[in-house]
Amino acid sequence: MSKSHWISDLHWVRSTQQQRGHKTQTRILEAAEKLFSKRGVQDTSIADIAKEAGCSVGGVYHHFRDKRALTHALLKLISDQMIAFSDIALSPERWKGAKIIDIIDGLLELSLASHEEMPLRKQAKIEIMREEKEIQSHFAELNQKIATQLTVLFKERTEEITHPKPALAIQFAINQFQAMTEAYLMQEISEQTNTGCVSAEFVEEMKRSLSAYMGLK
Amino acid sequence: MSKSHWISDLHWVRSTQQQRGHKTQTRILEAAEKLFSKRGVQDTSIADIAKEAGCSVGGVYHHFRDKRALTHALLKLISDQMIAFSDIALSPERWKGAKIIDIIDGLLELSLASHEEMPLRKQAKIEIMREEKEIQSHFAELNQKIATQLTVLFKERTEEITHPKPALAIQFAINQFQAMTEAYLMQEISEQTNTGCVSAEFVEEMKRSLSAYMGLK
DNA sequence: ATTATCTATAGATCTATAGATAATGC
DNA sequence: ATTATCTATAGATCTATAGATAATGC
Repeated sequence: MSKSHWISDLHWVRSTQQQRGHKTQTRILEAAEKLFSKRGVQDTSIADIAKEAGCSVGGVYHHFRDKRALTHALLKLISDQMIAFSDIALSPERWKGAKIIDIIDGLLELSLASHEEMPLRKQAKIEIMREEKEIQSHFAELNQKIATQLTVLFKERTEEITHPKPALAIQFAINQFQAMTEAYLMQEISEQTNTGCVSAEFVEEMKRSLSAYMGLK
Repeated sequence: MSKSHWISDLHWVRSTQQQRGHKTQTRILEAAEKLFSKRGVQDTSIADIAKEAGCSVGGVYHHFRDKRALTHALLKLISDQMIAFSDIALSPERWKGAKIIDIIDGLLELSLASHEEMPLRKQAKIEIMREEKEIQSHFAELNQKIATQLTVLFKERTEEITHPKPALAIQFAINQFQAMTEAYLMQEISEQTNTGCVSAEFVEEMKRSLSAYMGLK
């Protein structure tokens, strides 16, 4: 059970002894995710969470020492999911024999599908990140790790790239991939800036763009 | 003096009658921009702003009916600057005789330079946007307007584009331009995720990428 | 005479705790 | 006997106002 530096003993979560308690804890976390993603952390009071979870304020404090502990617990859930996702999705074995364009295509599909599954999660993450500098750097490190894994996959396929500076091209292409996917998902979430791109169209144009930029054979 | 729908009489700003008052009002707005951009709106109390501006809490309330009025006043400053910027930067006359790639190059330089001038402004805007849905849609509309102006410039130059669907290419390229520039500036602000791209390098690769994607002659 | 500023504080809201009651499972 | 839950509330923090004082400029 590895504990990151930002999950200190200062913010514990009670370990449940009864089924009833475990279920309540889960309900509280789900309620927090829902409300945080909708209104942000600060605009959500413990009373709101208790109400949504169907328990009392005291009940929340039985399970989580304070609001910060609850926030960190939810954060850990999200962080662990991201790590699991990237370890599966970016393992070199998974992409054995694949071309760069296949990897891009596959990752886009995976990212969009993963977002469909838990549409609140991304927004909840963003809201929680706002709370503390330490959390921000934790996710910055995580993104860096993911970028590095992706770099490895692309570097193994350097001979496909005709861009004059392949290393720079890989770095820029990955930034582009992350920024564009992020922007697309954010637009999906808000649904107000509908730029009209449907999912399949977005995937097509992303592939075309990255392929053209790197100059893939 | 055009008033957008989100600046109603409900949130007034006192019109100053004395030089002294005008200066204080400006100092309060500057203090708010600084503190909002650093800690966010909710983590900044009126007392914090008063202290930073060198006046009292009552002083702040003399100039702005409530915190919301102050926030909206700052918002209007930022919004007006954006409109002025886009009207100058995106006017068809400015780019008479220019190629698409020249426009991209010029706009990137302008955007980066504008950010250098007021490095807090972008972050302050983001923090203020978080406060109200109405403000978010206001800026969504503004971005839409800017995207439309840019679309006009590109559409006039459709014959440069060899992408099979020029209209789609223009739309996607503009999204890409906005998302990547946004991401680059955000990275400049936080300074922690230093992906190592310096300004000149970023501009070069952006031009290469958009040019390759649209298939510019 | 009007405008601008200050100090002190009422009122609202939220977090976190204390102390009591109910449910679980050895 | 322990774990889980509830209700009621103390304590902290912040917004906004009231009422007094100081500065400005006609």
